[in-house]
Amino acid sequence: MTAQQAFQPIKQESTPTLIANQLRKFIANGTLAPGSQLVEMDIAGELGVSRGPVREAIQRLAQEGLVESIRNKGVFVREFGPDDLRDIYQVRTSLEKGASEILLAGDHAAAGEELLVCVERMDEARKADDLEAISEADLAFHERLVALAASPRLSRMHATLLTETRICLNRLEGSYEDESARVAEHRGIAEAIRDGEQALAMKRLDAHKDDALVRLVPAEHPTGQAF
Amino acid sequence: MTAQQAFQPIKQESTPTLIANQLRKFIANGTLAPGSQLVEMDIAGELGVSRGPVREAIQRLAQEGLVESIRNKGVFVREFGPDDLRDIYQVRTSLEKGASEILLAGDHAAAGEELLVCVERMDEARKADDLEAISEADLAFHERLVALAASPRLSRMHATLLTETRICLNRLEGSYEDESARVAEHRGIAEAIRDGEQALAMKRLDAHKDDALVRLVPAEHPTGQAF
DNA sequence: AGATACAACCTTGTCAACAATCATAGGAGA
DNA sequence: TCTCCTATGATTGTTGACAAGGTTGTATCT
Repeated sequence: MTAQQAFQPIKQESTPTLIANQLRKFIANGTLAPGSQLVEMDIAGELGVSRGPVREAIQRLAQEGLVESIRNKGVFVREFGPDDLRDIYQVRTSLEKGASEILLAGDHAAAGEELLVCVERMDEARKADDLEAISEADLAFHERLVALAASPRLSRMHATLLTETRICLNRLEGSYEDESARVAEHRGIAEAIRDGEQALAMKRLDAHKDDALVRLVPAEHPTGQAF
Repeated sequence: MTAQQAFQPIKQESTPTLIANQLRKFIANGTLAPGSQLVEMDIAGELGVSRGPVREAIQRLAQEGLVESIRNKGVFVREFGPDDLRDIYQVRTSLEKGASEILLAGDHAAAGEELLVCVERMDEARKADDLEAISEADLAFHERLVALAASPRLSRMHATLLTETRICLNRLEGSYEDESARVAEHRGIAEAIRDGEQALAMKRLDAHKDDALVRLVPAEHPTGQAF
């Protein structure tokens, strides 16, 4: 061991946390399909643990809204409808506006520059024609926007909505016809924040939300079709 | 049994739900003091149940942010500091602004009238010199504002913050020097919504938040003093 | 007196078993 | 054939016991 190396304190994650993280991933990527039941015994058997921590993990997901727990009946992966999608994006935008206001009240130039770095990453993914990376860079932009506000509650709530957003995006097909429009929208938001233009930032966040909803909500069945 | 009476379906609340509700109340009213440890065995003994459902109830409160769960060490009633109070009010205001925008985009006149009913209740409590009722009517106004937006996620998130707000208010002494100013602030918000004045409503919600923080955050220790 | 090691105690984390609930299938009776 | 009742199976909800981790107290050594 040299002077530059040192042992690091061990931080062991709890079993329910590890299980919840796996379940969250499987729900988001569709391995656990909408409407399907999460059976404690089955999951416990596959993971080689008892039902207790599985139960705990599942209850966490229920509280996050990713699954629906019905007493004495079971736990089911939640299905989303167009109303859910609207709600998710609506509330996300409220939180992102709140974060933007905090940034605008502080060093908005530095915040804007940092968000523009996220936009560049998004642009690189666009140039590489990597749709999955674009989508993830898109969400990373929003996550960073809220994280920069340094508000624990905003970040926690926003994280829940981002998970739900990922689930919806994985289940739907919508995308931008031209990915450079997507990049431009994010750049517009970052620039408004950098330049301290509050009203413009708010307006662009709203427009970004409206644009996403037009793309994602199936036009022929605006109130139907769970996914 | 007459024609107007009928048996109602029985909806049995789960044991963890009942326990969590009790614990939430005791945390809010100070029976369970900030920093104190929630011991599963003790609570289970007092309630005459096993540790399992107590554990589940406690994990719910942890996810709501009312208690802090440290692996292998225990669960402690969360202490709040001035930063927490600012965060709570900041995020609440973001959610309330989001709700207001939804109301303003719909039948804002009806929504405003309904909020004014809440204001009248608050005024009645002021006339009765009942400080506790004023405080509860105040929170009821905000709850109603968000409920009227009919956004499940807004309501769920806002409810968590209202619980936290109650806890902070119970632990702090601040109040309005003149309760009629408090009533007037709420009336101002309701009227702006009723009249469809978005910018004014946003401005008034911000001012309401700033006013509350001035009253509640101890001026001599803006960054200290957990409660 | 201070530091170290070990034992005891308290509490959390997990496990396996039993109790309770719900849904389904099969059999009996009208 | 249809309806009702009972049994069975699957799963959830809870319990009590054991395993694991952390803290405190006591004894011993320097």
